[in-house]
Amino acid sequence: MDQAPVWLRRRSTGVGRPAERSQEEVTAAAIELADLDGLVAVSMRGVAGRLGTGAASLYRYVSGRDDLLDLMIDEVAAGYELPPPTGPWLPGLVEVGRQARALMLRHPWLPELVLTRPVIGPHGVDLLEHVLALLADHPAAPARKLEAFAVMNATTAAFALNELGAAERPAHGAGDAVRAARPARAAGRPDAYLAHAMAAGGHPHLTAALAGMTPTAVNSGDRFESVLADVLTGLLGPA
Amino acid sequence: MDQAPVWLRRRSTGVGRPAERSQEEVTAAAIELADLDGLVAVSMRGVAGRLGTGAASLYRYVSGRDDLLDLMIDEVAAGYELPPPTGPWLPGLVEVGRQARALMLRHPWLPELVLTRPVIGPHGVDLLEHVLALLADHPAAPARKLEAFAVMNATTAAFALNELGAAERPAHGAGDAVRAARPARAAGRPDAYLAHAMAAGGHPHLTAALAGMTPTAVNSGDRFESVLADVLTGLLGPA
DNA sequence: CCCACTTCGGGAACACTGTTCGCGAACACT
DNA sequence: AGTGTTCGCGAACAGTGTTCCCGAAGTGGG
Repeated sequence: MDQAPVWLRRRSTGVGRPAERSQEEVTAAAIELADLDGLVAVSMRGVAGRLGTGAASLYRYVSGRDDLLDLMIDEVAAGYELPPPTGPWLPGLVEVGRQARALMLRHPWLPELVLTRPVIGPHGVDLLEHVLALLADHPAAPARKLEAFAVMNATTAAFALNELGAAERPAHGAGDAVRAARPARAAGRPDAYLAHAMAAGGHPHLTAALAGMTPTAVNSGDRFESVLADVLTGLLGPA
Repeated sequence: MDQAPVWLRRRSTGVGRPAERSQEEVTAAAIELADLDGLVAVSMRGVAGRLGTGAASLYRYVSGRDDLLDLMIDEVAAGYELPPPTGPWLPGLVEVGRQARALMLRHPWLPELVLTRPVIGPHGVDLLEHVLALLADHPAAPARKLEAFAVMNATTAAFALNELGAAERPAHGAGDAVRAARPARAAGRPDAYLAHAMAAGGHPHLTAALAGMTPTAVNSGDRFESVLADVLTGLLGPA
């Protein structure tokens, strides 16, 4: 018998010794820690230390580290500012994606978490409801809409992850906070081998493609919105 | 100063005591272990035990657990059977996606890994080369093609992850191997809270959508190929 | 007022984890 | 036989998530 989801577990009755902290406080502390030093810093002892308590006490509010991570996801999802779902669906969905990307850049640990654990808490449900409201007049079958929601989330998270990874490469400067937040990986990872493969030859199209890349620092926010719009149009037809 | 990528590190010279194992053997053992009991089972001691050696010996072949995970990804990517890139690009790309999904269902730990670490080893480079070859005559800018490659990977992995998660839910039967391979998460996760949110009301579009879902067990392979084709068409224009 | 009863806090312990050190063994070459 | 270099790996270290269990801190009943 496994546990009920985190979000509908017993909340404190009036009886017994009153709790000195709350699940929200624990979640908030975990998020601060993750923003500061990355997901690896979110250890039970670490979070407890930041709250000035013992590690074992956390298990009064959270049934384990996994639960805490789920709570972190949904807590950040509270940051969406969802306007009333009016107007055509495409701009509405792109706006959702824009906000999602912003949240992920603000919390560099989020993409990895969202991609890995397909959980929906209260705020996630609100978000899904909003997306479905935007698509209310769309003729596609409900299953197609859910697929679109899933693909949209995956695309956004993957895009943000790449952006964050790219920010690690410059030697110093703006990427420092991000580098601190994702300390596990060495710098310059993804293409480290790419360069060697090109030099070794045998991959003509690859060399051609990389040579033809304009190193102009395009606004990656614009790129993202363009990609997302294209993907959604492909899935749900032209607006 | 961080390390050079795993794939171009010093291989054994003829001098000194000969190695009793190889990087390939270590990688293979790790993959077997992951196929059997999930990623959590891939611990240094675990892998070493399966090879009948001590844990510390592995560090002669691999510079750490992270390297090992990277090697696992690329080793599985050796399983692609890439036909000569002829014909229109859309079917070619969908075929690549088809194979990717098959590999991920055969190795349930792969999606999570691919989504989380954007690494490209030798076989990953070959795959990218193949995709670019398929798109050689396509007029899009190289950067757009790389974006399409990335989105394609993310979509495929996310789709496979959802499929694997869904396979956990039935009480018994075919999902057992998968359940063993991803033991960390409780069963029936993603929608566990969804049901409650619906019952509580306040999410009309959600309830409507879930009610309108046909529970027909559609061939999810077909669904995947359809989604992928739509996404790619959206990104790269109609074939 | 005191005594159940229930809940919370958290030190200590357990079973692990990844990783490093250092030493002895095993080979090739001179 | 000696030297240089590599490999194998037991032991140790610092850290992890989680459970036990006991004392503290409250509330409600007699």
